[in-house]
Amino acid sequence: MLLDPGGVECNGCAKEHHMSSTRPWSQSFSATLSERLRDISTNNWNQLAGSGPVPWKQAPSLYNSVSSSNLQPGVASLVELTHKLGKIYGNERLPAFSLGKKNENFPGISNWNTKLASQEIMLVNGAMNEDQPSSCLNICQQSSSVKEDSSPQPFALPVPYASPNERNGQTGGNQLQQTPPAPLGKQYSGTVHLSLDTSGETQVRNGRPRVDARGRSQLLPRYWPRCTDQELQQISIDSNSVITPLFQKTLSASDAGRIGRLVLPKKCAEAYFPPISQPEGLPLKILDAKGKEWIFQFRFWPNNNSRMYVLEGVTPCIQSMQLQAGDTVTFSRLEPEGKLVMGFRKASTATQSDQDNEANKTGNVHSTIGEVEMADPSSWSKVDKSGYIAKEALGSKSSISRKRKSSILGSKSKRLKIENEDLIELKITWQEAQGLLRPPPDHVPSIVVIEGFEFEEYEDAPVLGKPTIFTTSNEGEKIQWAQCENCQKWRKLPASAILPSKWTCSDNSWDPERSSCSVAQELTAEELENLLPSCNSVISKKMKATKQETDNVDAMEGLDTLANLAILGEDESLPTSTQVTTKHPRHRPGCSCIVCIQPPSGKGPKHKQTCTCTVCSTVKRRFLTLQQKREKKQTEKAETIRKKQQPPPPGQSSEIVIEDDSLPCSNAGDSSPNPNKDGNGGSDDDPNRIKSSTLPFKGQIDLNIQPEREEELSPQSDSGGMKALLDGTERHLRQLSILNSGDADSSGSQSKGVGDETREQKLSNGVVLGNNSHNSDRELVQPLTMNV
DNA sequence: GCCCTGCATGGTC
DNA sequence: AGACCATGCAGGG
Repeated sequence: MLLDPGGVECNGCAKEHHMSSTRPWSQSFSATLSERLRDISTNNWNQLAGSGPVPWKQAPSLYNSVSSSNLQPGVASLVELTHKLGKIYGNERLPAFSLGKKNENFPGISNWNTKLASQEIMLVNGAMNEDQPSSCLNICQQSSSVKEDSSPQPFALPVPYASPNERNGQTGGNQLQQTPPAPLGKQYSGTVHLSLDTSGETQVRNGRPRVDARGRSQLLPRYWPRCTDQELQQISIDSNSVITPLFQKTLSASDAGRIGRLVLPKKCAEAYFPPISQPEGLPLKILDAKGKEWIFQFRFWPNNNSRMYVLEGVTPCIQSMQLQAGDTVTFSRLEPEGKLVMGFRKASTATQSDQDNEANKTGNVHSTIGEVEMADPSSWSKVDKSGYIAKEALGSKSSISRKRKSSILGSKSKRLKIENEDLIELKITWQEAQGLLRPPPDHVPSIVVIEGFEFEEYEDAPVLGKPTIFTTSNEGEKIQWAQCENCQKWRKLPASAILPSKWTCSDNSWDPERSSCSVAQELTAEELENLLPSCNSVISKKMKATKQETDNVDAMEGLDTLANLAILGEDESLPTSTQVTTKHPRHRPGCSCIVCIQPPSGKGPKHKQTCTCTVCSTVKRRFLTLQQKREKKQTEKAETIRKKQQPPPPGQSSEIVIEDDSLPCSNAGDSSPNPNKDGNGGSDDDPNRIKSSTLPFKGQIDLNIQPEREEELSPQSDSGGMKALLDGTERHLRQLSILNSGDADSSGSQSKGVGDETREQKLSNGVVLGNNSHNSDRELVQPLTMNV
């Protein structure tokens, strides 16, 4: 056992020290601070730093015990300590906000601040800074001098210490007031780890400070915890604790592989995990909600004059959670217990809301509660090679066995996986997404010509509008109906009206008499009932008339991203202009999307009815799927609209999930669509089995997608999805442009020409291939209602 | 020959 | 250009 003050202690002695020390840290810190300091500064240091199993996460309780009654401000050693702290302040990170500010915001945690002369000092982590080759302390302090450091510090958000009422409203990262990267703010709001050695210099490892000030404030967005999982919230509620999302990590192939090493983001590891100075690191004890206790070895490798942090021995845990590459593990912390909560999200069809719902139904959770504390060496020694130990520690909670639906992502698709993760947060058809999109105000599209086709381009992101219903009055006037978000009454509006996503009667500037929720609805219940089916029937008729089905399923992946991004764009923390572009994606050489592999219309060999090429078989299979789903949808839509038309409540926009059974795209996220369900008897592995005779109709298909997307997430597929996304955006904007011109049926516009041309790529097998998704423009004039 | 460990490499941001 | 990190791979058991 390497000792911070230097030298080594034999393993047996170290264990003995630990075993003989029955006092929890909170109790040990019941000794006066002076005593503790003496302990720390003298020969007992090894017990603090060298014995290993120090529950560093119990820092709050340690501090409480110190601050409540045991501080002896007059102790000389303590004064010296504070002076040293003052010296090193210039080198180390300062607490992000002042004591005064903290108290103002969090009166309930005033005991976290203990004035000590001019500074507040808090001992944490049991002085477990292994980094220090000489006597050193991990000291968390709040200093009045810190007030100078009042610059905006995103990490200063005191999320974990919000009041219970505030916490109750937390359903996601944003509700947690986590303007990313807020999670780290927890670290600063409560504690600041200072390394203090006898020279007063900050500890340097691998040639540089262990944690530089900027590093903590620049956690990459990919590691921002997207939300506090519902199950974690449940844990929080159950334990009367505050859940503090720390960071998340999308599992790479290596992470999820058999090697059992989970690479930790450096900044996250250094910010939230115990400091380690030796590559061997520390064993961390972890408990999960099912009662299992896990121990991982938290360690690092020197790497390029830096460090690479890993958790070793994670394979059993990963397997237990049935996690695979592309899934996400989230690290949160329960306060004040200091327990680490390790939740997870599946990357595939099981969206967060899905899991939330399921968790709510069953009361079960898919989380791991981790006590980030040094594992007992004695128990650690009993751990098997993998570093795994399982004990029933929390009482058994059965967990839901959710079969993973997604495939393992390619090893090179790390960043794409992250985007895929974003994709699954919203299930919506592209038609529905189109119905919600609005062009940015006061934006005139520019016309570009791509491969002979003209496209309108918008530089800025579209915005989400409210789903409405378009009808024609008896006088032939085009009107639209919008439902108030508050009173659910339907109001008649001009067809040209573009509504925000959250629209209420008070926003009804077109009809002042009905600009209040108290005013009766213009429509009778019967009329309304007729209105809704009529909307559907209009669409149905159009579709029948043209016999052109649009493949919702395939474009969904991209468009749900669009919608998702647009929704996220409403979040102040995510500027929309940088999230979404309506630029038409130029297909690049080497692109393998279905458009690029398909010869342009009129060129190349024609496909025969019996053609079983990838394109044709995919087209056929999707049409079958779509047809079935559309039939189902149409029969349910009227009722569904009435029941579920309410827009999502504020603050939950990022977790919108459309019920699968109400959408024609419910299989889109299923990595293994049932071929039998499609009625074609084929399989995804061999789509060529599909016989052309099983395709009884012509249709219009968005080919600007990646057919493999359904079966396997891949970089190419993602690319295809994004193409569909962007194409869909553009199409809708163009459509809206027509709408705004006041003549949706105009045939003289450029857009119309584009649509006519692009939708007429016909295969000889009878399938009309709508290039670049520029089809069904007319249908899109009627935004579809989104069921939320 | 397999597995584990630790380091190196190279892609990405 | 530098940092980060996913992953390859050499060497040892």
